[in-house]
Amino acid sequence: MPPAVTKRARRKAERPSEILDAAFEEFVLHGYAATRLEDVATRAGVTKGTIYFYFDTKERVFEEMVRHKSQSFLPGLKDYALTLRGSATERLRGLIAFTYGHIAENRESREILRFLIAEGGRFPDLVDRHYEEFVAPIIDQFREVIDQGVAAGEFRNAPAAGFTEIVMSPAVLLSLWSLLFGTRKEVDFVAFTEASVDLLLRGLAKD
Amino acid sequence: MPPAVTKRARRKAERPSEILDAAFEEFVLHGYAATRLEDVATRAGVTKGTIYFYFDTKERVFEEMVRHKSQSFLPGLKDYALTLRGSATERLRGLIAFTYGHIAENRESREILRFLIAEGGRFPDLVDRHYEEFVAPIIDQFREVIDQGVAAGEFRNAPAAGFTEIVMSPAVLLSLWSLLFGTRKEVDFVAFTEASVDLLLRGLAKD
Amino acid sequence: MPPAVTKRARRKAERPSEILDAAFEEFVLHGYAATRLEDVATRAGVTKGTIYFYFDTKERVFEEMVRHKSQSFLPGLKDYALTLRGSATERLRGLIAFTYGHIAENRESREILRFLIAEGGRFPDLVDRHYEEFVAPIIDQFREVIDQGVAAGEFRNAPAAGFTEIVMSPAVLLSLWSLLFGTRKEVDFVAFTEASVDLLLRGLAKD
Amino acid sequence: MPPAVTKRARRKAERPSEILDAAFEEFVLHGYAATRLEDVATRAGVTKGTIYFYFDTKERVFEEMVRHKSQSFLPGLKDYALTLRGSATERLRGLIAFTYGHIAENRESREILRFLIAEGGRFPDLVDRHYEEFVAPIIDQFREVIDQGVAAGEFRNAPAAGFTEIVMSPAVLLSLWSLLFGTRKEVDFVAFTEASVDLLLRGLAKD
DNA sequence: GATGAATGAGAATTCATTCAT
DNA sequence: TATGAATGAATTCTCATTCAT
Repeated sequence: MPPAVTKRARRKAERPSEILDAAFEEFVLHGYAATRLEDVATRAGVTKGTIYFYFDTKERVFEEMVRHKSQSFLPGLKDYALTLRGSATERLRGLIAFTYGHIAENRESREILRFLIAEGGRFPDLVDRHYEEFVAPIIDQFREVIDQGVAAGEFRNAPAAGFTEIVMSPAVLLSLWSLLFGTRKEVDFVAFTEASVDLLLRGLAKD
Repeated sequence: MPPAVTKRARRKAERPSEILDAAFEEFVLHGYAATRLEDVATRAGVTKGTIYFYFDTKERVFEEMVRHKSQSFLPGLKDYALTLRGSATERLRGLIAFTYGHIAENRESREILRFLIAEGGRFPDLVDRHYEEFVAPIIDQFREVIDQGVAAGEFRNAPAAGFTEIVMSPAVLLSLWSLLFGTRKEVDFVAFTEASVDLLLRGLAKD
Repeated sequence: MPPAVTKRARRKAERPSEILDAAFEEFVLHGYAATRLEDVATRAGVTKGTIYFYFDTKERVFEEMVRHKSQSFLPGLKDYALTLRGSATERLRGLIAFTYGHIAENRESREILRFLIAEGGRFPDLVDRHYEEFVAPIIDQFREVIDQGVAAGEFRNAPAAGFTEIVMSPAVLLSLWSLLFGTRKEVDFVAFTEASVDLLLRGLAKD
Repeated sequence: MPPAVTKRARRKAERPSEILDAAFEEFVLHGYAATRLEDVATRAGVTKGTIYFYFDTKERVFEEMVRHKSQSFLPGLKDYALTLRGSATERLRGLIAFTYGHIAENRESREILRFLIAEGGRFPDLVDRHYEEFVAPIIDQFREVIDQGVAAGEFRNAPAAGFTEIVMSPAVLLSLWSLLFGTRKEVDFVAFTEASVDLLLRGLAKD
């Protein structure tokens, strides 16, 4: 018989992630340097000492938090990509819709971007790891579809095919826009995405 | 005889801008919170007290620094726009080349963007002012050319014409790329710009 | 077995009052503004940080210190008043002796007066609270005895009966004298009190 | 012909006293330590440097200010005393009325008292000088009249005759009251003085 | 495991004082 | 005489980190 997982034990197992969730909120609110671990602890419902039981330093808390919050996108993308059917154009359109939705509208994703930009100088490893685990796979996914489209004669062999990042740039812009202006300057996300897709597909199209 | 500008007076007049230049470098190096005004002072060749003679608080130093460093682009853009000749396509190409060069390659411009992303929550007025004085005029400049191209029948009336920001998004991506990876992942700026221009102009072109 | 009060716990419970005692001495020595919390800490045998663990600001330390040091007189007065016997004259004499002894000779009481005079502008609430908790009850105590004396026909209904504060004024003068001249100009406290009592009682006496 | 005193020269001669007047107001407002010489300068319509031209240090400014503001009472008292006529009782009553009016109601006199209490520890010479020049002469004036009253058989040889300060104590109390409570607890000055005089004269009277 | 009292290095800010002009 | 830019010592307050319980 497996040992009963008591509530206490369960909570214990969840502590680190509760702390990281709380840390995320506080770091979002105040930035890395201005965040007090004391506030993180309070928000997580523990005390300062407990944080130090799980994490060595404030830097470590920050790093782990970024990792913790970065893990949600990738699996979803891969699964989604497998469901794509139809022409390269249709598949690219699907990919864009999915990715834009995540990059531009997902709050956590957006704030992680802010952290990386703001504190990247202090945490270069974090940035590089993020690139490997998050950015590169997305780019690869796009590149694959585009290459297939070129091979299939749907897309012209545009120079942009060698800079797949360009395809993601409107989403990044949207994300930045949101980081900068919050709710002060709202953008019509759907219309913006539509316009971007239209421009990109026309730009890639043969003829 | 013109009144002799004494060495002391000359230095005095330059002090604030010397301090702001030093502040820029320190803020780039360490970020807002981790920058010590003492280091700014040392870099500027003065003492802490002198900074406080010219600026009330560290926040003020930061704000003034951002303003100080933001003033270089606009006049150049307007002047350049006046020299543009040829078709809307040619003019748009020129505008993109000029703007991308500034946004993506100019170090100060790029670091200002980092400051706004990182500290925008603390300085929303700064962000909004930056939008008014810096972002909006650029967008307007692009919109004007695109509208003319549409009116002249060179460009189709793409939905992207209503979201001129999209045209700038590859430049913003480049800028961010540089902020994130510094010299660790270099991008061929010229080729990237070429690819973007190609994609955009094809995307906008009639037919 | 009673729960052992550990050394640590005991010390912890006493910390705030140890800090306030130390603060009192330092504030007496240098005044509010010129007192360094660092010195208070050293005197209390702790470090700066500890003070801030218990008190938010220097102002708070000052306020709490005044409260802490103001609490000793009142209970004694009430108890003492209950032991008074004899004619109103005798009881008034007893009250005066007791009160003068406290106001004029008690060092803490005297220095609190100095603090209130010196820093009252910055801490009006402190002054008002002191009045309610300290001054008013004393005045009431005197008023009661005087009124009884008037009712009993021992005292004439002098206008001073309506300004009981007058009865305390020699004690306040003594207190001030001590604050101003310290040991440089000693006053014979007993003789002074005797003279005051003599003057007051003669002034109040019927006929 | 005497040299015309130009406005500039006249102003120059008045500078130190203008500075001391301004210093008085600032010291009243903030206390010694919290007063900024910069604010004194602004109030006096000069700059910081000018203050240092006339006074060596902030301490000197404070000391000179106290002297400057202490000089107004004495001559008036002596002149007034010379006009007193009638019985010792009448003369004492007159003296009390005059002195109380000054001590208790004169703002400058009252604030000087506050300065001496608050900063006496730092400026003992100032306190002693104030005693010699201000307090002692007043006491002497009272003692003279009281002694004359005793000699003339109007007053009994009360022990209080040896502590003339007692006679001034109600005035000091009033002054302190005002320092502590400002306008928050007003006292009927005339009635209070009447009650004090009544009590004192009855206390001193023969029979 | 968890707590929270205690530490102490560190940073922003203030302001009396100086001195070149 | 007067100015005001510049200095730098001093002080409050913060907070990551430690560790006895």
